[in-house]
Amino acid sequence: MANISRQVTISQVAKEAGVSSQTVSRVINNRQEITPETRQRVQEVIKRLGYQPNAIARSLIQRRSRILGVVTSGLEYYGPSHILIGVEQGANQAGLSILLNLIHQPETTDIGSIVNGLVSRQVEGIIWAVPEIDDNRSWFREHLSQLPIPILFLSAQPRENLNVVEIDNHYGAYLATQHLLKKGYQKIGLIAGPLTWWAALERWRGWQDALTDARISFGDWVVEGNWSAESGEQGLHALLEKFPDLQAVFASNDQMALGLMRAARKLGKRIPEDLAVVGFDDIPESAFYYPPLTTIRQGLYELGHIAVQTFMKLRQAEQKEETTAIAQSVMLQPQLVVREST
Amino acid sequence: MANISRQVTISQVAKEAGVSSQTVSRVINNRQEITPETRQRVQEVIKRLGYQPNAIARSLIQRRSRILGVVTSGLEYYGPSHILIGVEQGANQAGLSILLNLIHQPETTDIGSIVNGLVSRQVEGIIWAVPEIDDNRSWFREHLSQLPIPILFLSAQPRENLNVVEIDNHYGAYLATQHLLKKGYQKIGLIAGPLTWWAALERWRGWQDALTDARISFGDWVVEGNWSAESGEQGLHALLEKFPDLQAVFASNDQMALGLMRAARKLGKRIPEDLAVVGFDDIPESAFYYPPLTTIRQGLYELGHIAVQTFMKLRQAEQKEETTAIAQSVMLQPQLVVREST
DNA sequence: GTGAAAGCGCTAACAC
DNA sequence: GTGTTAGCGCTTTCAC
Repeated sequence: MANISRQVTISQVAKEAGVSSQTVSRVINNRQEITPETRQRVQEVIKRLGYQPNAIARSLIQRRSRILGVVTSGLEYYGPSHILIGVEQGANQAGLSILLNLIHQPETTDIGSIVNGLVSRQVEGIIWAVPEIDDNRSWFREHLSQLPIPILFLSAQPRENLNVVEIDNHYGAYLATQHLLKKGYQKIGLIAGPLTWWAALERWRGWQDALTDARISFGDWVVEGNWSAESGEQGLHALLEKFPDLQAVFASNDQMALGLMRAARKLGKRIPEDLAVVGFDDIPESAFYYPPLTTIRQGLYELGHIAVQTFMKLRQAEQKEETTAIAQSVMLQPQLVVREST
Repeated sequence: MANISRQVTISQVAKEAGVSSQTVSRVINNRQEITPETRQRVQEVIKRLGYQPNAIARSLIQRRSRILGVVTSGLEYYGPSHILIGVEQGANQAGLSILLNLIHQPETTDIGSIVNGLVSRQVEGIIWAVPEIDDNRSWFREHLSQLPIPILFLSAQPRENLNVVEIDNHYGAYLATQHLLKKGYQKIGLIAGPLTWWAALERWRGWQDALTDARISFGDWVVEGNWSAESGEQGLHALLEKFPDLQAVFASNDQMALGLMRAARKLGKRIPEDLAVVGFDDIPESAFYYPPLTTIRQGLYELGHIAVQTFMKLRQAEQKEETTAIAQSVMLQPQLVVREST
């Protein structure tokens, strides 16, 4: 059937059907001003020749690519990959295709060339899902206002006039720490993610605020990890060295929690009796850790969906009024998942 | 600086620089037949106006989109996400952009509409990285020959006239089982992936062949899981019920191995003393499991790179001779990683 | 309801 | 070296 052939064009279809190419165009765009007979005849020829409209030619004249640029990083990890899935699904529903760019060194990559590459491909907008690390987004400060298309940031520090959609990391960490406090633990350490990361910093603040609100002085019961299980393992050793009477730890992600639980076990500590642990992410395996991990669940698919929806809003607003739309900002709340590690 | 503006076209640059648009075209394409002075002048105007060539217009006339379609599925999992990273990196190096399509139900999705969508967007080729499940690729049997662009299959059953790049799953499973045999275990069970999956079937065959080669009759020491840790847990129970004297298990992926180790521990079995375990994948966490997991490592980034390289070969071949190139087939060998679970 | 003409932004082919 | 002409495949505009 759908005979996909090499180079059937609209005018070939037109000739074959004995109509003008304009009429064919009307048929493939489902315009109403056409006799049923003509439509039928044209559709037959389309099917017979396996004609497929050339989306590139279409984009050129319509000045609309229906393509969304997505830039992300760390697709190996739970967060970014799940966000991408959500974004892709959302884009699909909105009739957009996705042009994907992966960044391998989020600290140092040349943002300009990536953004320009996407702009030159005429994407209608960019979803920037690269974690904010140090000042790796500085390029945007100078250039954002000159971009002809909207950019939406995920997992980034909210700023004025920026479109940001993100998980409330501060609240999630607050939840985790509060849970430990409610369980009666007082000496609660933190194994943080790299504090150059905005998200890690927010989680650090959440832990800190929960302790402050409970009138507990926390000193520097903090060790900085790098998100890996290994760094969680080392993190626990470092914490225990400074604070031998540690009762509980909040790890900034599940992998570090895994590593720290392993280290605890090696030291003969039982979990949660001797040491309670909370993670962050709720990766699927965490329910199968030993013991199953209490953690914070984020709505990452949802984040992706909302990102695309927000982009659609921006696009519509831009089309209507010629003025640039007001910056959108969305914050999603994570939730606590209690298991046996606390 | 790089003033990215809304709608600067080549002819605006030309007018501004007092040359023809052809000359500007020559400059942006780095042609040699241009006076240094002209080039300089044009480049200045380009920079000043923030001109960015319109890749869509370029694609239209050159009939070359420099876009590669990538279709994949299960990006939540280790394999697919790592393959995608490899593909993206490879594509980048080759100057190709990636149009990404994710499939959410690999068993039932309408392949035709996805492929036609990509073809209509004028992608130059498609990398099909959806796992082969049941006969979910049947669409291609009828339509492949009519496609105007090359398709490359990853993780698929090799067939004649098909471009396939894949990991040798049979060999990996053989390695794993052989390792257990060498360690002296004889009663070796298998927790397989869903046997509708080609890859799971191959691993099953590898396990079987290793046992056969060692002249061990294996009966049906097999339980079918669904790749999840939970199914590994249940799988062990099912195996032990049938074969209480089970000595070792090869799990078709690391997650199932994790689940089964958890189940073993609950039953009071020590690993590896009472039960040895080998997984498949070598996900980063498996070194931190309890105990660290012996497993099979696949070169997934490499797979992605090689896929793109293979595509480039196909494209070149197609350009030179007008005939379609001979089908390419590449098979990569995985390796054994020994840890403490055996 | 249908067709003819023009043009989206760019480059290939040929002049000079 | 540089400019002119034509046209990629499609849709928009305006006839009829």
